[in-house]
Amino acid sequence: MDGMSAMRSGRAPMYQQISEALRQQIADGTLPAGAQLPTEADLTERYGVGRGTVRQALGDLVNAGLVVPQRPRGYFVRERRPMVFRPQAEFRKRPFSAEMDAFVLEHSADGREPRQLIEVAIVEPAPDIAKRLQLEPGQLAAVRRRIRWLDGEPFNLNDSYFPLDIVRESEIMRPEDITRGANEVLAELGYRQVTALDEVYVRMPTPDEVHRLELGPGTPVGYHVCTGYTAEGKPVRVAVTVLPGDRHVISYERRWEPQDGAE
Amino acid sequence: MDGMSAMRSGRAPMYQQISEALRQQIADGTLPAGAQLPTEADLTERYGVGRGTVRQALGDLVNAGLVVPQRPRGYFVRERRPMVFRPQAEFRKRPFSAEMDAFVLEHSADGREPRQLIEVAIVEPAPDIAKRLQLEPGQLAAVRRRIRWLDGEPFNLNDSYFPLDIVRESEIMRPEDITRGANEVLAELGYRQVTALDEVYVRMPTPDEVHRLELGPGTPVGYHVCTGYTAEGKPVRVAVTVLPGDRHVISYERRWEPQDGAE
DNA sequence: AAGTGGTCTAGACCACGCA
DNA sequence: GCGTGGTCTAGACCACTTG
Repeated sequence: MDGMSAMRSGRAPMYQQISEALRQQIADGTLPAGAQLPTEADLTERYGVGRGTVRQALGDLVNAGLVVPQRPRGYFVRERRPMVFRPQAEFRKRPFSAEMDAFVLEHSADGREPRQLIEVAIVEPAPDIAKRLQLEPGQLAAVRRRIRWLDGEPFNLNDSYFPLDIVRESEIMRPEDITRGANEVLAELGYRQVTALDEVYVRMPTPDEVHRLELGPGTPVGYHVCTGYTAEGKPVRVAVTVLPGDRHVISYERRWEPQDGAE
Repeated sequence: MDGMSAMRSGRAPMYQQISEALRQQIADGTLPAGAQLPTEADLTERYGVGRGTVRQALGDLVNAGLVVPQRPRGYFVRERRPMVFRPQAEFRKRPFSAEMDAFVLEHSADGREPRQLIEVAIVEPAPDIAKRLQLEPGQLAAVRRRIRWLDGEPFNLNDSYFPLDIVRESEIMRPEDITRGANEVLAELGYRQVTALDEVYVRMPTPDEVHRLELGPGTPVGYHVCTGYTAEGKPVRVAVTVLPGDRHVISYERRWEPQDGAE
């Protein structure tokens, strides 16, 4: 018996034809967000293929983040409602334009219930962190690890690292919320940050992140690293935030600076 | 015959145990970037499981972006060397701190050969673009579509939209490189941008993006939308950039503004 | 109890690049 | 021609949730 009877029509593999057809229906609204897809059995019969082939097709959509399997109910079209993540919020309270205001408002946490868990530790930071803090190998850092929830769902991870020698015995070492902000505490300690370098990486999550953030399959994350510097150029804080792609928009605004000479 | 003989040891499915073991070896450097993994046949024998199970394990790693299958050579640990994508570059030539300079330099295109292909069209923009440009339904926009390569590899997609009525018959409509920048042309037309709103979304690519950017499986993209406004608050440009996660770091810098009152 | 997706097996043929 | 991964089949048992 041939293994590939149903595939010989076009040239694309059968499973791709199936996933493409479903993709189409999701794109054009035939299958709106939250709708249930046909079951594996349905598709197996409809296309006259083996179950493995159908599962491969559905797997494609799952890995593309379009569809979520909810055992044992079936496959459903994914819904997403990203929140605004605004790195600048910490140093500029209000957006400087009406458009920005409207944008933030549209994606706001209106009435959703925030919660967070803070944990403080002294660690030898990972090499990439140590490098940004300009620590020698073996030098220690304090880290405030936070998990933030919204309506009981994990929302993002935020780890802030500080050189241990400047925050030791300060308020930063206590695992409680600092209402006036950790940055203000740093400033009181004599290390006011005046500039920051932001980096955003886009990648798939680690299994640990999948677990802690309860990520569905096919959900990439933004990995945001912010390094804060004093006026003297000393790095005093590295904040690492892991942002699930299906729950965030990273957003910031810019203002053109006076042109100095030719562009 | 049982279907699951080999799985009954722990509680995690066999394929996860296999992928976890490989993940470990990648993480600790036993399998460095570029190294070849054991073949499917190797793993099938080593773990005493069916080929399907092994393929599921490897599929995990592929979808996590850690491994790339190179038929018919085998599976290899992925290499990545992200380039800096600096949205601010267009309006601030040089980073304002030495740290930033160093960072950009470290991820620079040193000696790699850039190339781009420009295409201009008049379109009815997608709803999200139309909304940002504040266009009425049916109003048209000009779009400059660019694909950029580096050393013959596609690097990113960049589509810039302009309200048609303000750029018609300007230089922007010609599919050639504009050395002094499209922003400068806009300014000459009387629409100088003074602020911009940046949004970054993180998601899996569409099949079209996979094709145009030659993305490997398990490669998420950053979707960067920049809306530029004139002093009067009129949006005059929307630039959409699709950035493969394995080839980019998005980066920008900030400067703390004078504190106004409490916070 | 029924029906869903999750895991696993065994075996088959194909397309492709390299020796 | 050989070995690689890519596709596909047919059949099995499991875990889970819902009626």
